[in-house]
Formats: sequence, C-alpha cells, structure tokens
Amino acid sequence: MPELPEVETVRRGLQDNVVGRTIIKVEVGRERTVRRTSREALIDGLTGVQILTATRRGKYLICDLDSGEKLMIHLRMSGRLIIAKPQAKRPPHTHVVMHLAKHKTIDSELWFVDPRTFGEVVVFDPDLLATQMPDLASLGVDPLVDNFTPEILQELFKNRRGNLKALLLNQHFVAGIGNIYADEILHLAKLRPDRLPGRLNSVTLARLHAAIVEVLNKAINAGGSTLKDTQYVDLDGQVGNYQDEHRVYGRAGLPCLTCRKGRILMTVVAGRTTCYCSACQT
DNA sequence: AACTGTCCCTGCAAGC
DNA sequence: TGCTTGCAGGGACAGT
Repeated sequence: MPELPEVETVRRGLQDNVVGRTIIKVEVGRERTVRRTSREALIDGLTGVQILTATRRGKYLICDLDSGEKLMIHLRMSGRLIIAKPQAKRPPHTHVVMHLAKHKTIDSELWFVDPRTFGEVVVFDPDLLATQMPDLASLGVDPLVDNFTPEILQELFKNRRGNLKALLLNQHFVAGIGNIYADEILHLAKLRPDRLPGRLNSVTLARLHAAIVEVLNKAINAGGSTLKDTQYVDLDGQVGNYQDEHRVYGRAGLPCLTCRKGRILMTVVAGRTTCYCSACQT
C-alpha cells in the first residue's frame, strides 16, 4: 500500500512528468474520488491551470497551481497515478484523467486509478486549509521533509499512552508511516510493537529515530514496496523492490533473518496485522 | 483529551 | 470446479 516511500516515488514521477505542464481538460468518472468537494469543483479548479510544484507531506501529495490554489492527491489503499500517452487505453477504475500540455500541445495524460476508491483528488484554497483540509492541517512531522531529530521524537512520545505501533501509525505525530513500515521500523529498532512509548529512554528513542530514517530512505531508494494485492506502481508503471528486503512484514512463521534465533510472530496490535520477531524485538 | 473500534470498498485467495 | 467468505488497509468518525 502506498506509504511514505511509495508516495515519495510517485512525487518524483510527478516532478519529472507533470510539473510545468498545463492541464487542458479534466475528466472525472466516479464522484466518490472527488467527494471532498465535487466533480464540478475539481474540473473548474484544474482546467487551464499550470502545475508549478510537486511536494509531499506524509502520504499527501500537494501541487502548487498557478491559480494560487493547490491540488491534493491521496492514494490511500489502492490509488495509483499513471502517466500515459494521449488516447491510450485506460485500465478499469480510472476515476480522474488530466490532459496535460507542454507548449500548448497535449502530450500526455495523468490518470488517477483506484479500485477500492478510498483515495481522493481535491483542489483547495490554501487560505481555507484549516477548515477544508483539517487532516492535512493537523498532520504531524514528516521524517524526511521536516526537521526530525531524536529530541523531537522524544518530545512527541512524552507522556503518551497506548502502544508504540499505534503511535507510529498515528499521522498526527509522525506522518507517512503505515502498517508495513511500522513493522519494519520496529524490527530494525529491536522494539516490540506493544511497548509503551512514554517509558522509552533517550538511547532507545535515538535507536527508533535512526530506524525510522533508515527504513524509509532505503525503501525510497528501492522504489517502494509492491505487494500482490494492491500492485503499487510508480508513474511509469514500474513496480517497487523493497518488498524483497522486508524482514518481518509478510514473513509470519518464518525464521528471523536478523538474529536467526527467533521466529516471526503474527498478532494484532492497534487493530492491524502485526509481525515481529519473538527473540530480537524486546 | 486521548485512545480504540468500526466502516468504507474491491480484488484476491483460501476453504468448503 | 465454483461459489462464498474473509482479509487487506488509511483515515474519518463514533464510541469509550
């Protein structure tokens, strides 16, 4: 599923293929994809507008538009952005199509494809961020684009209840980590997912901080993770390779690749399937 | 206030 | 073989 590394890979694709182009025409299939506003609002907000930037915070993609508004795209579970030639055959569940022009000639299409329809596409006025985009406004620190230090992590974790994994998954604290990378990060940090965040000392928190940065960066370098069910691909349709480096996710019952002593256990923590090593995560 | 559980939706795979 | 059922998961929202 698209988490920070996959969204970052898509962002880089937007940077290379979409920034600088003008949207000539917009088609919206399923209204659910534009549910935050409406079909008309998306078409009005994007038609004739030039895309100036492609940025990311957590799992949110944000583009500055020359109209002064911003485009937000969230892939959620199964969303994909695909760059295609004009008139190319669209896959099922293509809910938004943007016709892109360079020097006034349409040269490509950007497709938003999303079988499970959890994803969304919206144009918003940055002055109305707090009311129109409360989720984005209250997003926590992004480990790669914001200033993210062990001390900041320590401050965020101070006096927190609940368990460690739930806190990693909470986008209001650290933004961008989902179920797969939470498990991989906790494994690298050698911490059990049910540990209490408020009880971790500064040495342990420094280890967790380093694990967050290392896992996310390595996953980005591998182009993200592509799993069987969602078939995540980048803008050019390329699959990621980080799934081959997963050490716990999807490895329940298998021996731990790190310590070679424990087995990978599968439980439910924070309402999510959770995999961790019985021996080296404590 | 802060945390947990449920729901949304579709495709795939396991099991009868 | 062919159907049914369950599971996957990000984030909003309701409930505790």
